[in-house]
Amino acid sequence: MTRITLKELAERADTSIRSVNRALKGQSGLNGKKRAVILKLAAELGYTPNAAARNLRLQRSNFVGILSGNQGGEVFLRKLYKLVEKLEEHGYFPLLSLVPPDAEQALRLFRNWAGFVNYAVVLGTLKPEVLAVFEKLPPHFILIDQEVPTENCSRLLIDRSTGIKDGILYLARTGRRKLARCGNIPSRRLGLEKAFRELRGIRELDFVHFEAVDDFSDGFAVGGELMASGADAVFFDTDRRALGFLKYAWKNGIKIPEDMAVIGFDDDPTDLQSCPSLSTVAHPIEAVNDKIIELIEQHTRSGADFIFPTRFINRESV
Amino acid sequence: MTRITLKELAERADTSIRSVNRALKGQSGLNGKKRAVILKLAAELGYTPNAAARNLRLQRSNFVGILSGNQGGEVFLRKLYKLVEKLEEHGYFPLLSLVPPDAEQALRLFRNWAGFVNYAVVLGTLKPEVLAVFEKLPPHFILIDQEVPTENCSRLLIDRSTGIKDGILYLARTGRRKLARCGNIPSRRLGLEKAFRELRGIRELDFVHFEAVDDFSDGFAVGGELMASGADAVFFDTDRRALGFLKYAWKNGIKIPEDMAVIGFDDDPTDLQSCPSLSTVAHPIEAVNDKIIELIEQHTRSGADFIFPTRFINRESV
DNA sequence: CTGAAAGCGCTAACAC
DNA sequence: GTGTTAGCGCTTTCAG
Repeated sequence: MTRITLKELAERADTSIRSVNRALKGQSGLNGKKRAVILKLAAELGYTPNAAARNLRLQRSNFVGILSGNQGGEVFLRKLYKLVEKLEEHGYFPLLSLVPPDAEQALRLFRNWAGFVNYAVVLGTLKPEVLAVFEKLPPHFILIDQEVPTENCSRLLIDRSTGIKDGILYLARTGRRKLARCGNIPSRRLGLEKAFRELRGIRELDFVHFEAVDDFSDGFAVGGELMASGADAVFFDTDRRALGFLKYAWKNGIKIPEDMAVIGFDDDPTDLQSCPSLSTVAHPIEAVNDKIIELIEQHTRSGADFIFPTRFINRESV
Repeated sequence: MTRITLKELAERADTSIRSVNRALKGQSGLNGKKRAVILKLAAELGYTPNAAARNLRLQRSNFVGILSGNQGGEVFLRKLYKLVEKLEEHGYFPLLSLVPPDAEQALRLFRNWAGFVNYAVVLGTLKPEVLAVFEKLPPHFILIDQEVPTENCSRLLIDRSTGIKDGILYLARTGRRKLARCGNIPSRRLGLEKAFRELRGIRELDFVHFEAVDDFSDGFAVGGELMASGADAVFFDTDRRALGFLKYAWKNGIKIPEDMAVIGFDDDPTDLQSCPSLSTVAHPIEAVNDKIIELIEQHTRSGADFIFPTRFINRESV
């Protein structure tokens, strides 16, 4: 991996490092002819500046860490992908890692990233132990959708209730009487409770709750109970779970949405493939990513929180 | 982002940089007591070595570039995820980027990665123009599943025919007479042709071909034609396409697999969710990832090709 | 055992 | 308009 350096370029152009540097950076104070020669030479030799040297010198970099969780499967990966796209658009280069499982791994990771990474975006859920490590580490951490309050880290929070509220409102308007919820994800419970509070006195529905742990198969398994509960609408904590129920309905001749209105959560791309296609609540991915860029470009380490609303997407299942 | 350096550690421990370095690296030739003092101090102050300086000095790094394509959606992202996991297990840190759309972007990317990245794994399809750039760039490129032959880059190729052959064999054994294929992905055509060649004289099926471009909706749209074609089995170039047809079948009362046996390609996780669950051909992701690690650790830039077989996974749709 | 010092490639302040 | 040079933090050779 031998590579052309500034020094070599200077020698070949029979000039100084500084002049080469000027030419390459397009800085003023250089004879136009000399500039042209240098630029031509650099292009011919395929000069690429050494990023390690540059970062060392400047004490900063345009590398941004991304810590991606492994829960949520496809949805997670979709968010990741969008984020990478956005970062690259703005000239940042993502270093990717899985969310460290413990404090030791977290330290190990940032030892390896030290000197490269001034900003790290965390897409997964952190253990408190790991969060405590992050709060003390040099990079500015941008935590997406992290429940636990932090010091010294920015949090971008997603308000589940807005989209859920719109969904419930739609259910009530279209004559549904009893809503079931299936799942045990705290953020969904909170969102649902908040939505119910805001709808109190305006539109009211009966409510029943079912536990669920595994995603797809629990959605399938809960089918019998759910149909027996008298509910005519159901909110699943995840789209995968809802899709599981859709499969149950398909196997058992239950008509969706006639017999049961179904709303999921995540806006999983496979929602469009299901039979019928799944109505859901979508994350504000774009808005969150825009904010991430804003925080990075702002160059200050704030510990502030920012909240983004979700929205209801109505397809065929309600 | 002020950070403890070796020098500072040396001053505080009232010794030299070299001794601190020895202590931290666990090298011999250092008084045990002094070693203990240094180690304690380093832990207290949270010393993290500067990776930029280290890379500059050593002229190498444990950063590995990943260029991820954006075609194939979820399947792509799944592969990416597995690869990251594997790299981290082996102490490498991935720099993630989308596959550059043109030569200019490719150069821009590697200008930014220069000095960090000695190995780059390419998960997407490259334009010849971009490939030509890569062949001349310093890093060792490991191309996954790249049709075009290259010089100076390693290629890990996936043999589509093995899994497809097993699938067709199964279809023939279970009494199917006429196979349709739906799609226009060259790699699948090649795989199918090879499978047919190998089965010649042993098991033979009639064959009919349908074009398809878009994934899910084309699978749905082709339903009518497909049913009218007299085929009793169908191979879709992608699982998404097959899932589209499954939706068509569901809407039109077609029984799967009784009326039509369906095989997809990709082993998409959502295959398990479909009604019925989709039989498919799976990529050898594990084997490919193991090879990537092997190539990286080998430290030689070879231009060799390696071939990995796919396998047939039989679920409910055949 | 311990330490001084060169030098990786780059940037930019500071001469001339 | 042009060139010299210090120094970012680290590794490692070489001399004490």
